[in-house]
Amino acid sequence: MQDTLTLTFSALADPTRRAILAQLARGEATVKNLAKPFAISAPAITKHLKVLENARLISRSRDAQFRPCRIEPAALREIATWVDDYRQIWEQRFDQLDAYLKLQMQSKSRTQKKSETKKKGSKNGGEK
Amino acid sequence: MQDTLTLTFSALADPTRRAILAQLARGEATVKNLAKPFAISAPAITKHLKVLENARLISRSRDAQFRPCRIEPAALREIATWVDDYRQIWEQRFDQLDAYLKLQMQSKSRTQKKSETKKKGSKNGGEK
DNA sequence: GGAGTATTTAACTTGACGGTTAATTAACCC
DNA sequence: GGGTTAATTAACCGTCAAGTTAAATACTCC
Repeated sequence: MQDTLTLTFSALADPTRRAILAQLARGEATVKNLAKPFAISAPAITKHLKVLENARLISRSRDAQFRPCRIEPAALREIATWVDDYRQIWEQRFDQLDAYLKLQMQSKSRTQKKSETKKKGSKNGGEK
Repeated sequence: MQDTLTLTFSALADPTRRAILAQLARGEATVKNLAKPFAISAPAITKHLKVLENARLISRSRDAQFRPCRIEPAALREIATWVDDYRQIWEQRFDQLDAYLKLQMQSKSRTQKKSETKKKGSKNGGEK
C-alpha cells in the first residue's frame, strides 16, 4: 500500500475523478447518476470511486440498492496543508534567490569581462 | 497535452518526485546530486525532472556541463488555490450535511417505525 | 584533439491504470 | 418466486509511466 499523500495526489490527478468530485460537491449522488455526464460505463465509475474512497476523499453508504457517495473533507485538508507548507517554503526560497540574483547582477556589472570565458555566458544568458 | 491541473497533480503523485522537490526546497541542485539519495539511475532522475519541468514545478538552467534545477512557485500556487477552493466548498457542504443529519435524527426519533421499510426517499431528500 | 564528467536519448521491460463487456450480487417491487 | 434496476466483480485489452542499460551529446580541462 502507499502513503496517503501519494494516494491523494494520484486520486486527484485524473480529470474524470476531479469531475466526479465537482459533481459531489453539489451533493450526494449515486453511481448511475455520476456516470450520466461522463459517457463512460458504470464499472469504470465504480473503479474511480474506489480510488477516491481509498484516498479517503469520499465515503459511501448504502440506501436500498443504491450506494450514495459523499465528500470527505479530511483528506483534502491534509493536501491543503502539504501544499501550503511547501508553497511557503518555496516563495521564501524564491525571494532569497531573487535577492541573490539581484546581488549577482550588481557585482557582475562591476566585474563584467572576467566572467566572459569562464562562464559559457551566451547560452546561460538567454534563459527563456 | 493535458490540462495543467492534471499535469501538476500527476507530478506530485510520485514520492520520488516529491522527495526531489523537498531536496530542491533547500536550494538548487544538479542531477547527479539529486540522484545520490535515491538509489535510482541518473536517466530515471532526468525523466522525473522532465515531468516536474513539464508541470512547471521546476525550471532549469545551464552551468557548464551541469544543469541545475530550481523550484518554480507559480504552479504550486495554482494547486493551492484549487485545493483551497474545493476545501472551502467541501467543509461548507459537510456542515450542511451535518446539520441535515441532525435534523433527520430528530424527526426519525419522532417517526421511527414508519421509515423502516420505505425510506428510499431520503436519498433525494437532502438535495439542494 | 583527447580524456573525463554530467546529462540526455534510445530501446526495451514491466507493471499499473483506465477502459471495455459479460456475468454476478444485492436490493426493490409485484 | 420472478422480474427489474443498481452496482460490483471478473476477465481482458491497450496505453503509458517508471525503471533499466547502453550509447550519444555537451561541456571542461589539459
